[in-house]
Amino acid sequence: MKEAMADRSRRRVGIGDVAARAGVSHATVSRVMNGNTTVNASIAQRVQAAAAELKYKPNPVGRSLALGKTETIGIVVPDLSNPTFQSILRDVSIAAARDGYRVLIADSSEVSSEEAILAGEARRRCDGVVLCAPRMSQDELEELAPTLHPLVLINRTTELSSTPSLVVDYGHGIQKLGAHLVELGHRRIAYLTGPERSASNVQRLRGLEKFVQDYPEVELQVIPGGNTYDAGNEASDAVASCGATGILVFNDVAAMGLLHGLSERGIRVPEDLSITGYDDMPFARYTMPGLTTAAVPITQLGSLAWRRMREHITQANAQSPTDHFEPHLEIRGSTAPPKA
Amino acid sequence: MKEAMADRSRRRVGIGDVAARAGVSHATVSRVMNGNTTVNASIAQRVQAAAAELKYKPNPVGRSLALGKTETIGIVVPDLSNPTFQSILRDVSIAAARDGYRVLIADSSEVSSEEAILAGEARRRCDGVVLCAPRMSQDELEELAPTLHPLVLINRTTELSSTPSLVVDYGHGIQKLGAHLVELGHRRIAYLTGPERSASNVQRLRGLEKFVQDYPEVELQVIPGGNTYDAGNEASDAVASCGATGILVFNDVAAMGLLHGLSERGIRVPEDLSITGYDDMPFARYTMPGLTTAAVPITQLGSLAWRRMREHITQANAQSPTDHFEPHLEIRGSTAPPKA
DNA sequence: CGACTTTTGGGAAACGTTTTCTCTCAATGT
DNA sequence: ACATTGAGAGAAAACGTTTCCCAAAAGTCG
Repeated sequence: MKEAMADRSRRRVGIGDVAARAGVSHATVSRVMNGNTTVNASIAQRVQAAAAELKYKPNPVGRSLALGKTETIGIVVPDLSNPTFQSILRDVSIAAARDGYRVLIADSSEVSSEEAILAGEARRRCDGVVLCAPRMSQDELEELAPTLHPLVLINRTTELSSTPSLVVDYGHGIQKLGAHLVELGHRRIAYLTGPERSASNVQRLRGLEKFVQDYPEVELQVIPGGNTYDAGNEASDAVASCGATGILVFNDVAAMGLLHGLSERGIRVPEDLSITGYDDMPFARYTMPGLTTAAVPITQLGSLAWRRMREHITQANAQSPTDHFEPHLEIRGSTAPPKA
Repeated sequence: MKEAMADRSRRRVGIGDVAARAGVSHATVSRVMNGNTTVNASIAQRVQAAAAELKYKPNPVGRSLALGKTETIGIVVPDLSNPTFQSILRDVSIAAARDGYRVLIADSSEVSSEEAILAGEARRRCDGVVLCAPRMSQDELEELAPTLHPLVLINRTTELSSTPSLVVDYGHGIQKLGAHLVELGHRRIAYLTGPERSASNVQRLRGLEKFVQDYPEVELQVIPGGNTYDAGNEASDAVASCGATGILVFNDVAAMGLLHGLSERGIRVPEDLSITGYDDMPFARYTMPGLTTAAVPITQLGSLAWRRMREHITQANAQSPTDHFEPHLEIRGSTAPPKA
């Protein structure tokens, strides 16, 4: 009760205020706030009471400074309007929240040169960073990775054995979709690409190379596309005139745009043309017709990403093999045997 | 160069390291790092060089402690899987990033009792909080608001004149949609609701009360729905059998689910039934048929939210009138005159 | 050339915690 | 009765910055 009145003007109540109120030292207050048992029960109670009366809550930044950790992780994504990254963000966020961690977001707006900067900044404020499908080159990534250490990569890998990676096997998934079309009888197939800098796009292209080796009878062409509704829609003419009977689209979003464009042009799906998407986004079953797609188990991915992050935060030298996620076919109404 | 070698073992380089390297004091280093001009050019250069060689970057948490600000804002949303909140999050995030601020996210998972806690936590770590469509009661909100001070509310308002609010006039928007149906000749209309706790749902209901007053000839019924694809889809039977010729759906997401369900039941849109959505989400023009909807200017909303936040962060006693956003009709293929 | 400003940069306090030391005091054992 | 231990609480250092306050050096003016 020494000088508690003096700093009534002070903005926020600090540990000192409750110490004064309870007639103990800063140290003791800190101890009871952290559940340290080496403090006399009656004093502890007095401190609790004082804290409650003053509505004292420890200042996290003071705490972070002393503890050297922020209980926050950063996540950097190329584009927050992309449903895939939205899902990942969400799943990582709720997994982290379950363990009392928060997430700080950074959107690089698909400009790869921003990624390193954002990631570095995020790392300095957070206990770790998850780098989501970075667009930067492999060299840049290799250089950046060690500086970020508690780092988990999604859809990219690195030489560094200390950074866990979670990769979806996009190549394999698109092979499955292609095989599905072949089984239905399609021989002329086109791939409508995603963004050029996207690693998952090149994985699909790789998978398709393998695909044409396995099925030499198919004739595959590649049409430039994108990963947005508009991009899919705008590709309608190119798709309509390409002569293929089955179209593998980069993802469900572009596929939905394409579906609409085709319908406007009087092309029926799946009667005239079979379409596949990718990712099995929530809306994929509700397009018309429902999209045949490759489902990637995205909620597992988010929570596993957090699990790996936590391992590396708690034990500095944890090692993780890279985790693989296998997409599985989800067959719906947008694919059928070709016309004739 | 005194004892620079001594702490090679130290983890991260601090201001002291570069001070030692440049042969100046902490204070001077701090000054040059912050672009303070009161330091001799040659010394400044020496410090810059030392900082560069050591790759020194100021520790943000030390900085935050000294400065009393984190250059971070928190945003709490009821559900990150909801496209509306995803958009807001994204737009706020990029607006804030332009001014060098970051955003910390918190997802309350639609449980209203979590909101106050999450918001309080976020506020302690951040310079301000944006509370997005909180589900809590008005009383709780009034009580919470003053404790969060740099606070901006989205889709809710408060008595407190110091907290800016951004509200979309959902009531007015749905009246416009209803009027559109009436003009087309519809008399029996149904509203497929959103989540009960959603303030924007009750605003729509209020708007509809007004709507039936303005158009006494219409017969309006209310059907319980939701804000997800699945909820819309599951309402298909109820909608099909309700006898209405025009359906106002809570939002585009549910409307898309409904569209699919109706199609499966052989009900044609808009020939047999007119459907409207709400929000003009990116995919709304690509459903089949394209959704007539009420567009809310969501990117303006996000950036204005940030602008208001910035005002209140920089000037403690800023006042803002609440900002209103007027949805406008976006007429597409899902509405047409009723059959007979 | 001396007194009086103005730069300029260092020392130390401040931000709000946690934690290591250290000290006191009581209890226990011999 | 005395030394030894142990528990419990306070003082102070630490975390990494910024900034206030001074002192010294340098410049200005009469």
